[in-house]
Amino acid sequence: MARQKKINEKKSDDKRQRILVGAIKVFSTKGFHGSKVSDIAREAGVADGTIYLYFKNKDDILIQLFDESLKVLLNDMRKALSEENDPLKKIRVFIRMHLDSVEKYQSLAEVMQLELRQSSKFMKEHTPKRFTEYLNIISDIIRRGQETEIIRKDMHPAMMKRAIFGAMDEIALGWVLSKQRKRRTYELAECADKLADIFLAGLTLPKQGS
Amino acid sequence: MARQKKINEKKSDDKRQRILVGAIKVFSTKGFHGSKVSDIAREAGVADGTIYLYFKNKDDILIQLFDESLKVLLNDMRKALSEENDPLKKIRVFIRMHLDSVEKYQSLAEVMQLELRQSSKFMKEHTPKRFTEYLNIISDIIRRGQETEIIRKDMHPAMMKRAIFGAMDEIALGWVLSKQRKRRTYELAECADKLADIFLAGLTLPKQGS
Amino acid sequence: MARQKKINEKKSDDKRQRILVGAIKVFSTKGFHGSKVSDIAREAGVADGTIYLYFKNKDDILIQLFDESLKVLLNDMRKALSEENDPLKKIRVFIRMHLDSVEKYQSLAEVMQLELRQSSKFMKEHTPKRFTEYLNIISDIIRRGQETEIIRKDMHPAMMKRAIFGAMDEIALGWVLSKQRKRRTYELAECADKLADIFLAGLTLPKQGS
Amino acid sequence: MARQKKINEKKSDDKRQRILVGAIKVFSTKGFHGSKVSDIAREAGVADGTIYLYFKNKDDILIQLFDESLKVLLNDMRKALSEENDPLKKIRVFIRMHLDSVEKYQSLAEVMQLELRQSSKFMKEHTPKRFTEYLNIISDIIRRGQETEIIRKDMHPAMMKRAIFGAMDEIALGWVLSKQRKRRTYELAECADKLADIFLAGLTLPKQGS
DNA sequence: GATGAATGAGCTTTCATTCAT
DNA sequence: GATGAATGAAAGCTCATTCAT
Repeated sequence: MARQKKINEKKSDDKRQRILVGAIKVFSTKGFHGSKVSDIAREAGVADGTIYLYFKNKDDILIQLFDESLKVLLNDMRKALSEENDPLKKIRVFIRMHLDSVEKYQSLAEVMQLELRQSSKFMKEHTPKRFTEYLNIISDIIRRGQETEIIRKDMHPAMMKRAIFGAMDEIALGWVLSKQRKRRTYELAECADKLADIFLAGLTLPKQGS
Repeated sequence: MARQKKINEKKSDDKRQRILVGAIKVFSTKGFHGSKVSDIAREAGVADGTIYLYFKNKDDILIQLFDESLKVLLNDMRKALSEENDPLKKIRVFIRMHLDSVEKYQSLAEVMQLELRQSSKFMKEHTPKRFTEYLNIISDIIRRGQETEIIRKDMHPAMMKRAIFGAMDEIALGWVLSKQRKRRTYELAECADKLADIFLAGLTLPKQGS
Repeated sequence: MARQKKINEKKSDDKRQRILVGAIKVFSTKGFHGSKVSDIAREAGVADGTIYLYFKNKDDILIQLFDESLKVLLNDMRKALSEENDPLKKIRVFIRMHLDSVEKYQSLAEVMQLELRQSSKFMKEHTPKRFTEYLNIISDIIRRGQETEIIRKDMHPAMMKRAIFGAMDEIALGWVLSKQRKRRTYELAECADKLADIFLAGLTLPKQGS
Repeated sequence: MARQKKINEKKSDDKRQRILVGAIKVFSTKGFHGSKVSDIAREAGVADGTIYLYFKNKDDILIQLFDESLKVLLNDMRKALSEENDPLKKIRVFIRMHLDSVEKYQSLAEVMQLELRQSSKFMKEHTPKRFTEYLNIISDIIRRGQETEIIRKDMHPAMMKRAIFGAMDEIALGWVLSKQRKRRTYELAECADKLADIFLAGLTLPKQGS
């Protein structure tokens, strides 16, 4: 019976997966509001109703898509960070890895950048736990750095996590849009290092020129 | 002068204004997609149809709201910046002023942060000229600073404008959300200075420890 | 004062006329339902509201247009018919004149053929008196012809007026449509005579071959 | 056989049929423009949205209703005509059958007579193939008759098909309207024969008295 | 579990008509 | 009489979601 169940799980998981993959394609092509549930169903090769066996509603597809992606990213990120001890180096790794992922999963990134916020309930009611976790990796690093006197203590970690994420995110948005407009002015890999330079300089040195 | 102004103020402009003000209130309460055109009409004290004398459609209300607000902000910003010569100081002024505005026009900021991107056509087809202008203020300052050897030359202005704006924007978003959840961890005024510290340190000093 | 009034009447009649002429143009271009009252107003060079000083509503424009045209046609028709005594010749004159008018006032005829029936109240509630009058010219001729033993007595005049009018009307419709499609298979002038041949043969001879 | 039929009858076809029947009733009562889609849905016992599974839009209901009816009429007509060889007799059969159908399907005829042309796209863009076919039956008969020297060769078949159809159609209209006004002056069955007399006399004899 | 036909609430937008000026 | 800004009722259509099979 256990075996039976496992087989079924696999089957269903396959459907769930196909729906998510279909959703990425459809959302990135038509946008969230422009996509019909039946579009996703067709793309995934399932019936409309089937989607509701795996997802609560249309919003939920986007949310789970986001969550799922973050799960992978969180894993990768934690593994990569565990190989580094220096808080400053960790920050550099974080930034580099985040922007690498954007480049690697372009369609997905487009959806995240452009469509995610269109899910009405997303930002307000449902800031997903995992997103908070993801941001908190940054604040944790900073807090650790402050404890070991490596990072300026007057920088509020909750503020810094947003500053760093916001900078990356907006750069990623610019990159995604510039791709759609076929005019690209900067490459993400290069940005990652420069951006890390900026923040590391700012976080370590209490001196400023103005 | 008051009289002069009154003459210039067409009756129609009054209605248009009332609709925009009503829209801010309604959007910030119910969200863009949750707001019906008739809600805005009621709030503004006009008939549904009247809205379509001044706006092409519901999206257009949001877009014009954004545009209008940016017009004011751009003006104020330019005036403030013209009193400063040092590129570094200009950046500090920019950041401070931006976050001050968020604090000053909370409802409007909420709409900008949470609802603007939900207008399907906004980010993709209609990145408004004025928004580009606004961002370009930053890149112009940086370019000037690079010419006068005050700012690191290896920092791409197009990237930096997004990094700075993104950091501010995400901090503002966190602030807006924390207000809605009634848990506030940082104040914007303080953030502005810290954030400026970070970027100025990063933009001036090519040295970094890792 | 009488003179004063006459001048005013002229002025107003001019406006009324301009509205009617504008309506012909607009209706024949966009169709009745596709035409906005404001389109007609613009075409006529008057304000929207002005139209309601001369017409009860949009339907009324079409109805009066129809009525007005019929008034002219009725006049012309009666004059032409009065010069003829023979009922059979009168019928020939009637058919010829009707189709001539269609050719002469093409835009108007298009409106009559294609748009008139779209006025919801037209066919049902408001078969205009003058239209009845117009049709009755035919039945009167027939009745007269029957009294003078020239026309078969077993042909119901009420039926014949519709048969003759329907034949003419459908031929006109075909002609109007063929013009719009730029493929014309027959000319109206020729039709008129052939059609008269048909009906005169049928009305005079009780014999038939099958 | 009954069972066979039941199997062939898809559930969907049943719904489609109910909508069409409901539409006849609603259109003939309230007129095309006076009917709301939801009226038809209620009459058919389906949801509003269901209608859009079977019809493109409101216009399409009318068009398909027309087309469907013509399909039946065309079939019956062709069968009836195939039993007749003489072109003149065929014409008589055609007229009789057409007017019989009007009498038999009164509600449907009312819709055809009064509402069909109100579908904005009907007459202009979408003269249905089948209607052309229907009219062409007449012109074909005439052409055949001309080839066998039974019918006058100077009568343009394209004109005659419209003349005959127009006469029938207008007589039918008068009959439908007279029913609504409860004053009936002629019966269709009688008209059919008289009308055939007229046209046959006119088509066979080139002699006329005026 | 899977299906997809059916549902029906919901909303933007149009435009004939009015009426204060 | 003339204007045209303002009105607001009215309805077609979409599409996320359900549920009988």
